[in-house]
Amino acid sequence: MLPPAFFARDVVAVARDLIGVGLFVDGVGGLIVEVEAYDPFDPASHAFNGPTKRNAPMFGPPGHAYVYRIYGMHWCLNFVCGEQPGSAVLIRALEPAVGIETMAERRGTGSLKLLCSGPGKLCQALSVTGAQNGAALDTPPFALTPAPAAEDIAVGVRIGLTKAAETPWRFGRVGSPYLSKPFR
DNA sequence: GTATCGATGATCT
DNA sequence: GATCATCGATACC
Repeated sequence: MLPPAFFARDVVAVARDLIGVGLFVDGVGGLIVEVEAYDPFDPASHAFNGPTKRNAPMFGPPGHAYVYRIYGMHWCLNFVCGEQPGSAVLIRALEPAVGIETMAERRGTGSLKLLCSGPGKLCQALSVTGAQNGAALDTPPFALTPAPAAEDIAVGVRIGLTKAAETPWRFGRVGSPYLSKPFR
């Protein structure tokens, strides 16, 4: 398990270090291959305009989940990070490892590449919903395991943003077939 | 491989 | 009333 101190560091450093980390919910999940960082001074962040009802977990202690609904139909999972309140890392893609049958059933596809290759997809595959909002990441149903080896990290601009679209805070495993989108 | 579009509803101004 | 940290289908290259 990753200790709370892992998350209580600069959010961009944590984002980089999350590549290769194992993420499991009730034993189902895989290795993180793509993330994005958001800090409170970032116009694209939900925390930019200060605390609201929705973003409350971002201003709580690091090492907890921030789960929100986007476009009225998908869930997105973030890890609350940083030394200062209001920072988080969006988990964008996993390499499926454990519970592939379960994930395939929840996603309605047999294609490995379509199970967790996007923030909304991996939440559906791991059954992450608002029920996990604010939950600690070092207690069930969550389980996080350290990256087995040093990773070759790709860097790029974040996806789907209209604000701060040029900030290069998207990180991923070089060459992974399980990314939401290739790095350029 | 990339581009565009519609679905769909909570959140915030 | 506008805005989305998305997905899947379709079209095209």
